[in-house]
Amino acid sequence: MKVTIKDIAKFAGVSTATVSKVINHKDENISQPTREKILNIMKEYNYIPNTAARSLVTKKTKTIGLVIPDIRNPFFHELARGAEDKANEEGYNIIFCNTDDRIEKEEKYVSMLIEKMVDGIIFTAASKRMNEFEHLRNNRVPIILVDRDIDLKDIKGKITVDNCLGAYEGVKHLLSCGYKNIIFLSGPLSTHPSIERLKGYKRALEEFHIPYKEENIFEGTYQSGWGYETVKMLLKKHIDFDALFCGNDLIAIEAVKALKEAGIKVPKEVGIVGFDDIYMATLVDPELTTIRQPSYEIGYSAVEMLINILEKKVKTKEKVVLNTELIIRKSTMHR
Amino acid sequence: MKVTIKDIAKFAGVSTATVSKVINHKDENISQPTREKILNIMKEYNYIPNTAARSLVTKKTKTIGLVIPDIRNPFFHELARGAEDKANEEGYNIIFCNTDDRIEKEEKYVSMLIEKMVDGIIFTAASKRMNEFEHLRNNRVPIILVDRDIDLKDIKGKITVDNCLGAYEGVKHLLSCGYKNIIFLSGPLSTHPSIERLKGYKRALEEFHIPYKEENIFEGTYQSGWGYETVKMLLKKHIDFDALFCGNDLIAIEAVKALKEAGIKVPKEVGIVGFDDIYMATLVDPELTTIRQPSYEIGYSAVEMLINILEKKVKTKEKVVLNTELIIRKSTMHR
DNA sequence: GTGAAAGCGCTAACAT
DNA sequence: ATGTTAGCGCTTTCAC
Repeated sequence: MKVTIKDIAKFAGVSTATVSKVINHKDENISQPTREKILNIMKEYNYIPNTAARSLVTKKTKTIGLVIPDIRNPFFHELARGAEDKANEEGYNIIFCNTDDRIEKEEKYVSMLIEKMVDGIIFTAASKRMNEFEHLRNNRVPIILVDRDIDLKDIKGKITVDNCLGAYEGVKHLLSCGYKNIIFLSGPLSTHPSIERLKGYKRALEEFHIPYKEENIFEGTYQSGWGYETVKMLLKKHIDFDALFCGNDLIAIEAVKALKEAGIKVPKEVGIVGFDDIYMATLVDPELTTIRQPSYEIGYSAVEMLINILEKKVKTKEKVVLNTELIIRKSTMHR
Repeated sequence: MKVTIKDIAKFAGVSTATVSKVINHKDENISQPTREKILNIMKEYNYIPNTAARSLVTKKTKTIGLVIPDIRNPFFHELARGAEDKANEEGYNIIFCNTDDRIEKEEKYVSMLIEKMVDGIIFTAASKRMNEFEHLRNNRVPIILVDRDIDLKDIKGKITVDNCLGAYEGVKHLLSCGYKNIIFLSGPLSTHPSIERLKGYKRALEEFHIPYKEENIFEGTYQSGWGYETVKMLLKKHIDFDALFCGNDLIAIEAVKALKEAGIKVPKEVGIVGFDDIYMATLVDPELTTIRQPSYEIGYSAVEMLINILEKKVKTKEKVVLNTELIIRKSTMHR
């Protein structure tokens, strides 16, 4: 039999109210002997309070929903770990959900999370269509947007990165190195960060007075395999380029592989810049020049922001933009 | 104001019992008009049932705890994704927890999960010391062990892989290729899979009549950096070897890097076998020969097994051992 | 310093 | 075919 607060109260010879007070550390007015007796009995009977019952009255669950495209994506598992670490520090748990950027899954998950009465949601939204989100209507669950900056009502905060600036710096670096014909192997352009990165790409070209060519943009996916196949195709079609600006490090790593297989030297013949700075960027040959994103910090800060809102400790800014950083390694060189 | 079942009942002019029945599809005895009226009103008012209240009476939460060392480890995020996919299929959610293989964190998390009344826990336990797990005493939450096969009472199931056999095949492959002096760059030997892999390593040596040497075993961690540093050290100390059997692919990839930097050719001078077959194994140069583990399936099957137990649909085996597979690529060669 | 009691939103016998 | 009612285990106000 599960032991409840009633049992503890009975064994301790006090009321459940008193036990409840010591459980929740609202025990300023409880005498030391009583407190101790209760604590001992709780330990003795291995008492574990029932959160569902508590939540029913407090309207708080101490759990947070994390809705991301795919935990297997290095960017997102770093983010997830950052979020979980902060949540754990504050006594919260995290329910994670993989949407694969599909709206139906997003809707289903958000609505499940609201049913479960999560205290808040950290959300990477697939696209702008989110505005039609029915479930958010009568709902008071605060949502923090991460990674993608989308206009969605009822959003309580946003944590992003300046993707445009990051991309701009990456492409500018390529240009300064002397690469001239830069292909952008982009992630899905339905997605906010990719759009911003494209802007940054254009801005850098402009600054260097290099005409922008639509045919240098290839829209792909963050699924494994796309980068490799695309570069193979480029080569086969004899499309001309001397540099690749990649939507993420995975694409970049795959690009390097395809190039190497074709006997093309990186960075001598083709320069490559990735995005994210995942751990692997450092382990491939040549080590990847990339735009670092503070993925762990994004998750960590998002939970921090959420908890600040929930516990009203501090007034928080509703929008935080973290910095990207150009990390120059061996896949680019001055020439 | 949040709308409750009472409100719906009132607006529909029926009792809460009736509403409850249609919510839970126990509505065989509800007339079609009533059912429809209720459904419409629920939609109209955007009614979302409160799971805490429901859980309090049903003792079920439709949520599962997932306790793993670190979501950033490729093996575990594949596993996590498999678990989440299956959970989602069945209408469950997953709370994930990172223990970093630390017992205190394991205990804290398990106890949080029990408080939250999760229906079950998928657990990668750090070590045998788990036997002293206090919190499991008065507890009826079913636990499925994954990855590590530990004797822990109250375990309802186990999903593992034959690490001994996997390692045996890997080392045997090395031996058959003609490599003779194989160093084992092991993960933490406090951990079940590492111990088993060591056994497999020994068994293969034995079969080839090669004496086992303790000094060929290096115990490390799965933290990034260890493999690289260790190989650097091996080289510096002029320790002799012509093959490396690695505790996981990360170690193997780092080893390749260290070797390359020293101008040592893989697989010509040194053969390398990894473990796990993470996606990156295929992207490094040379592509990694490795022992594949079905990490996604482990997670998926674990949730499947758990739900079978919870919903008593099928009698399940209490222990499942999935297969490893030797994947021969380019980091080993016959010579 | 401690307790009585109401109620959180829902489900599930049991009635009707 | 539908309603009545008694909890589930806890917190919280108010009274003592």
